[in-house]
Amino acid sequence: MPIIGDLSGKVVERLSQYRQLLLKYRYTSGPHINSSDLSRLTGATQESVRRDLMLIGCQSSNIRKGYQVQDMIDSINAVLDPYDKCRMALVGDNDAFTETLLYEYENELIRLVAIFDFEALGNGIKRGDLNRFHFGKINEGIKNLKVNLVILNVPGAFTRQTADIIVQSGVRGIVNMSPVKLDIPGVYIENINIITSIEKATFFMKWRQYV
Amino acid sequence: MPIIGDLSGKVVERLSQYRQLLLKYRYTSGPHINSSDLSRLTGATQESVRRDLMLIGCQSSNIRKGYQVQDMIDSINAVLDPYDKCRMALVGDNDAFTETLLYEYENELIRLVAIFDFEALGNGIKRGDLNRFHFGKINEGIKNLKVNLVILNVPGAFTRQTADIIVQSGVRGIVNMSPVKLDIPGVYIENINIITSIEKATFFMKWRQYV
DNA sequence: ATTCTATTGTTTATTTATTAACAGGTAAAC
DNA sequence: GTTTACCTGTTAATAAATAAACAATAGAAT
Repeated sequence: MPIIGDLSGKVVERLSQYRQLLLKYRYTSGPHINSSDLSRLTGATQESVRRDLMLIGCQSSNIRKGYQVQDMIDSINAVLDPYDKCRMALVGDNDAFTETLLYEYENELIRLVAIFDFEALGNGIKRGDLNRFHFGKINEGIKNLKVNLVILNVPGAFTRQTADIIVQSGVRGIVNMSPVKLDIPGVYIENINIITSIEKATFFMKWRQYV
Repeated sequence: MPIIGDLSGKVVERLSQYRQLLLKYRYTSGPHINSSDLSRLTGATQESVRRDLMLIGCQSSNIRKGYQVQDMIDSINAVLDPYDKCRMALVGDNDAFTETLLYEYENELIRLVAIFDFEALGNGIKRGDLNRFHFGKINEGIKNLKVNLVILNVPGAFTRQTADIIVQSGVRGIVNMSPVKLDIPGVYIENINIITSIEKATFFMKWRQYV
C-alpha cells in the first residue's frame, strides 16, 4: 500500500468526488456500487475508480456486486480526514458558497466557523454556530476561533494583502477564489480562477460550434 | 504551427493566465517581459511559457529583452477570442463574482449581460448594461439577450433542472460552480467544485504540517 | 570592434496520467 | 452441481505534461 501522503492531487480530487457522490446517494441507492456506475456518475474512468480504491486499500469489493458503499466512504474518510477537525472561514462573503457549505456539505470534520466581510458591523454576530466579523477583525477572529483553512473571496486588488494577514494569523491552507494567483511559502494554496474557467469554456465552446 | 483547436485545456488555461497578468501589468511594467518573469508571476515554468508562445505563433520575441507585451496580448487574443463576442449570464447570484466580472475583467469580447436570481422581482431590472431577472425568466431572458455562456451558481438540488432550462434556451457553454457534476452532450461544461478544492486543500495542508 | 551575458527556440528525458486489455474468480441462474 | 456472466485487480501500452538541458545569437558593456 502506498504512503498516503504520496497520493497525487488528481487522486485526491477524485476521492473527494467519489465521496460527495456516495454521501448523496447513500440512502437512495443499494448497499453496493460498482466501478462502472461510479465512473459514469463522477466522470472518472472505471480503471481510475478501481485503481484509486486499490490505492487507499478499500477492501470490501465483491467481485459480482461491486464495492460496499459505506466501506468505501469509510476508506475515503480515513485518507482525506485523517487528523483533527478542520475549522474553516470565508473571507469575503459569497452567499452561494455559504449556503453550500452550511446546508449541503455533509463532512463534519470540516466546519465553517466564521465569515469575515465588509458589511458585518460588530465583533462577531452569530448565526447558529457561525460567527460573522468585520474585515478588521480577521487576525483576532482567526486566532480565537482556531481557524486553519480560509476561502478567500476578495477583489483582486486586496488579495495579496488579505492573504498576508490571514497567514500571519496562523492559517496554512487557502482556497483562493480571486483572479490573482497566490504563492506563499509554507502555505498550501488552491487557486480557483473564475476568469480562466470562463475563457476556457468560451474557447472550447466556440471550437465545438464552429469546427 | 498547430491547429488552434488542438490546443489542450492546460495550454488554454495558461494562455488565459498569461493574458490576465499582462493586462494588469501592461501600464506599470516595461514594453517587454521575459519567460522567466512570466513564469514567476503565473506559476507556469519558463519552458511552458516559451513553448506555449511558440505554439500560438507569438513572433515578437527579442533574444535579449524577452517578448513584447502588447504583441503577446494580441497573439493570445487571436487564439482565445477568435470569433464573435460572448454574452455571459450569472444564474444564481454571487456578489463576489459579479464585482469581478463587472469591474476587474478587462476582456471586452466576453461581457456579463444578465443576472438571474431568486430576489429580482421584475422582468429585467437594469444596472448599467446589466439586466437582472427573476429565475422564472431564464428562458426568455437568455433568448432575448442572446446569452451563450452561463455561470451556474445554484444549490446542488437545482443544478440539473436549471442546467436543462439553460440548455433548452440555447446556451452551449456552462461554468458550473455547484457541487453536482454536469455532463450534457453537445454542451461544453467547466465544472468547478468548491468542496473538492476545500478537501484537497485540507489534505495537502495536513500532510505538509504533519509529515 | 570584441567580449560577454542573458534569453530564446528546440530537443531530449522524465514523470505522470490515461487508456486498453485480460486473467481470475465469485455469485447468480438454472 | 454446472455453467455463465460480470466485475475486480493488475499489468501493459499509450499519451500527455513537465522538467532538464543546451546550442545559437541579439544586444549590452567596454
